[in-house]
Amino acid sequence: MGRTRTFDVNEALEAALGVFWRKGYEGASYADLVVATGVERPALYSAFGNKETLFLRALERYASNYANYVPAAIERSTARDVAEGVLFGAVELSTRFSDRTGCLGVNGALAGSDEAEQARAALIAWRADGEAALRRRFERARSEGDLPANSDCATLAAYVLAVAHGIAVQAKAGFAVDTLMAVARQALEGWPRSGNTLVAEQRL
Amino acid sequence: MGRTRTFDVNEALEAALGVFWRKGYEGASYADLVVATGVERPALYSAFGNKETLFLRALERYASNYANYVPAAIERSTARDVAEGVLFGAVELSTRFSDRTGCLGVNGALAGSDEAEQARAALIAWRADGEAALRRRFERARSEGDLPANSDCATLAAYVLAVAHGIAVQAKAGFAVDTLMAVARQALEGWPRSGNTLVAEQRL
DNA sequence: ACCTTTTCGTAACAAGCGTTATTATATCGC
DNA sequence: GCGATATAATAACGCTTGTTACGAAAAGGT
Repeated sequence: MGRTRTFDVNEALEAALGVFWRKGYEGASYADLVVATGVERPALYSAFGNKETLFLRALERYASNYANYVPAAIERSTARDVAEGVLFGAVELSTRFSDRTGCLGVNGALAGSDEAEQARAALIAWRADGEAALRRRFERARSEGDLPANSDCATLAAYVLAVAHGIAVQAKAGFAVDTLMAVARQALEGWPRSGNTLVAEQRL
Repeated sequence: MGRTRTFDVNEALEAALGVFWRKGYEGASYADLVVATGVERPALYSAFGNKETLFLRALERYASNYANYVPAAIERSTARDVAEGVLFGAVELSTRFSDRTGCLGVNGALAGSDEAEQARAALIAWRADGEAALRRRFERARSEGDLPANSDCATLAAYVLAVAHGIAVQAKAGFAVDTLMAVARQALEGWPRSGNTLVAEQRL
């Protein structure tokens, strides 16, 4: 019983996600959120709690609806394809919407006042989760001979995500898709070759 | 004539720089700046103008006193050494101070409200300057045969700085120096080899 | 020793922030 | 239709933001 909600909670969350994506946690004001969602302040509070919990829910949604290219890449069959999937996915997502470039996971709260500390911590933890999943995938590849036996999988995971983050920073600065795709391809140039094939290179 | 200043302008600017470095442009409040500099608000205004001009002066100082590892790297003798100098320099600076990790050029204003737009634009322009200088250096290397004739120097410059930015993001998340150094080394694995030497690789 | 000039520090400004009381409105069970 | 319940929107809350009047204090020139 009671009055029924006049707005769709998921639509409102999606709109709020967009604001956080563009302006970050602290840069997004409730005035912005009200305009973007079309929902008045008290309704946002009753539906999502305070700003921090709203941001966390937006991050959840971002992880499952936008940053899902990472788990998708992890399911690819070779470590190199995984790395490629992450990098190309980062380029694609970071440039998909011209009004919210870059990555919410990076834009959200890189630096800020003390009040943004919990949001920052949540983003750091989320990025660390992705990195751990990537590292485990590379470790599996190493055990399967898909990566050289002496590969440093933690470094490879950190490297791939570092490039992805750098791409997100550059996308936020307005870099073109083509430029960033070239960066991603360059990043794959030094990818370790599997140890059980004979490779001979020669350049003039 | 007139009363003499009781604080050192450069010391105050240095302290303000530290606050911007840690909290970014919008995250740094005048309350923070007053505490860090030991200078009251009106004195900061009379010495530096408003918050935006204070930030721009802090960025200038950052460029010349901290981010000078980039022009230093550019003076190295080979393109690979240049890339190494930028990447290792980014790691070193991003982890030099435990209370202000990462890079002011990235932390300063990646995302934010509309009021941070000019600070964002200044940071973007500054990073673009560094990238252009790096690209020109690589073009010189290419013309000297230090890089292959078909090298895409714009991509190489964007790539090196993308990794540097990604390293800065990870440093801000608390990554250890050793981890980031390993990332930087991995980033150099695919660096193009000079075209006038015969290279033969063989792995078992 | 005064007068001018510059800086200092307190205190205030309007505007914006995140958050919430409060009242009105719409829906459901009976 | 009536009472119970949940949401709607207006309006305000206290606090912080960046910025600035204002009067007190200190320095130099004549």
